[in-house]
Amino acid sequence: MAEKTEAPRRVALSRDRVLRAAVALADGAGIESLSMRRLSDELGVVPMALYKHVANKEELLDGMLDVVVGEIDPPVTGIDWKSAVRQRILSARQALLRHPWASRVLESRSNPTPVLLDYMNSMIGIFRASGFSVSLTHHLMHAIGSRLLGFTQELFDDTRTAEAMPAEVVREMARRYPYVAEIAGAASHDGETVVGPGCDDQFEFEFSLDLLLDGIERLRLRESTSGPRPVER
Amino acid sequence: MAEKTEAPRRVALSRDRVLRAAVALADGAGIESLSMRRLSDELGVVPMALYKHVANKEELLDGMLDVVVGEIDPPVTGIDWKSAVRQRILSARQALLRHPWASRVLESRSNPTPVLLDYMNSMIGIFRASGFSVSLTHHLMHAIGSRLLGFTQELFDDTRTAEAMPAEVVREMARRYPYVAEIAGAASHDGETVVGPGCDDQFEFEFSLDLLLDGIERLRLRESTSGPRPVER
DNA sequence: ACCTGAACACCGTTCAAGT
DNA sequence: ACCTGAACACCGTTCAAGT
Repeated sequence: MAEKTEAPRRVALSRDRVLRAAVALADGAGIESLSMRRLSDELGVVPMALYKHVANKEELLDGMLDVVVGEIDPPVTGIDWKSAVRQRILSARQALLRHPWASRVLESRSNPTPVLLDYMNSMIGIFRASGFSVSLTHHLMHAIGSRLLGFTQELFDDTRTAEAMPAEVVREMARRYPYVAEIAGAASHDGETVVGPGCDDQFEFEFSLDLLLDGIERLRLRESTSGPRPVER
Repeated sequence: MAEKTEAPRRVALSRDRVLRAAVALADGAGIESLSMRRLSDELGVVPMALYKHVANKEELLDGMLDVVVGEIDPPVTGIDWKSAVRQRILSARQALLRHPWASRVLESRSNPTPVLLDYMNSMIGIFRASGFSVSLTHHLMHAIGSRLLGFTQELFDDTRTAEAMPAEVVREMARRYPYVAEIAGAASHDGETVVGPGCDDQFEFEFSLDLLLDGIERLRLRESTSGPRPVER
């Protein structure tokens, strides 16, 4: 008898294929569209089939993040710590930009996967190998925070805020929140309201990153020219 | 006839009462337990009754955040910008610590509420009133990022990671991720693995905040002693 | 032993029927 | 005009029945 022609002959499922399909689905349709049921549809299998390759949805999300972290370039060796850290973080940022859902999912995780631990470990290693003390390195890791993985938590998206708003609303906004409007690039003069272009995210990211790295460099110089700070713990 | 005694005589619902109950529920049972249905149960009303006070769940979450932001102290006036910013951010941190779900919910919001815009506006105002240029202030706001509201996105929680783990697992972790273990306070010597205390979050927060504020101060001094930087946009 | 359809215990929200 | 029970269109996951 003829087989069903709808799904002509499916390649056997595998954890890898499940994860790839999940990443593709989240990239294309958005993370809110990623459900076990929808994903199984996409793969032409019954929902329960997924549970042979991932224990539950949490593990699926962990696996998806591992795919993204896997796209980050390995650290360049033989250069100064600042360049090495900077380059790697900017590479991480590229990976995160390719998968806009990843930063939000990352934030929702409770325990790091081995892949993420490897990434953190090699990042910390750059500092330690350059002579940073354990405790200073610890503090730095907290200070760099989510930037380590190439993203910053923006409190709100100021790039496209004003675009879709009627001029009247923009004017009212500028009146109630003059400083916000100024920063957002909405210059108000002669009663006329002009909405400037959204800001350059890449520039802002590098500005902030360099502000931190410069501060860190200063701390390292201080640490290496004097004893440990009294504040050490 | 006797009334039902289960819910003796409910106070009329109001937006305020709905929001307070939602905050209390999220505080007590966790944000994952907050559903429209569960919340209506808690208030002794039918789920649909909530929809007269909030348009949908998104608006409920926005309202809950407004409650939290409302707990942040107003800015202290008459002191230098650095102290003013520092104090306000530390006050925001206290509010966020009282409502552990708030930072995560905040990150999921797409558009800021008027209450949040007011907060941002007054924060920006501190910088502008102290002579920071519009563009430098813009960059700073990006650099301070989520710290403005008193939290940092921790990539993973290193305070309680090692506590619940069997000694064997800790030892294996220390072998595979030596730098991470070092930072996490797990010192390995003589084959013995000792797990140190979790780090002091308040110290780490202030360390990072001061690293940024010191960097910002240096930028301001540079800005005020020379013309605008070539990199301005 | 393996696979999976149906079911369970939930969601947020719509809507028509009831008062 | 107001209110709300039932329904809709979903979830993630369990489990027992089928092969």
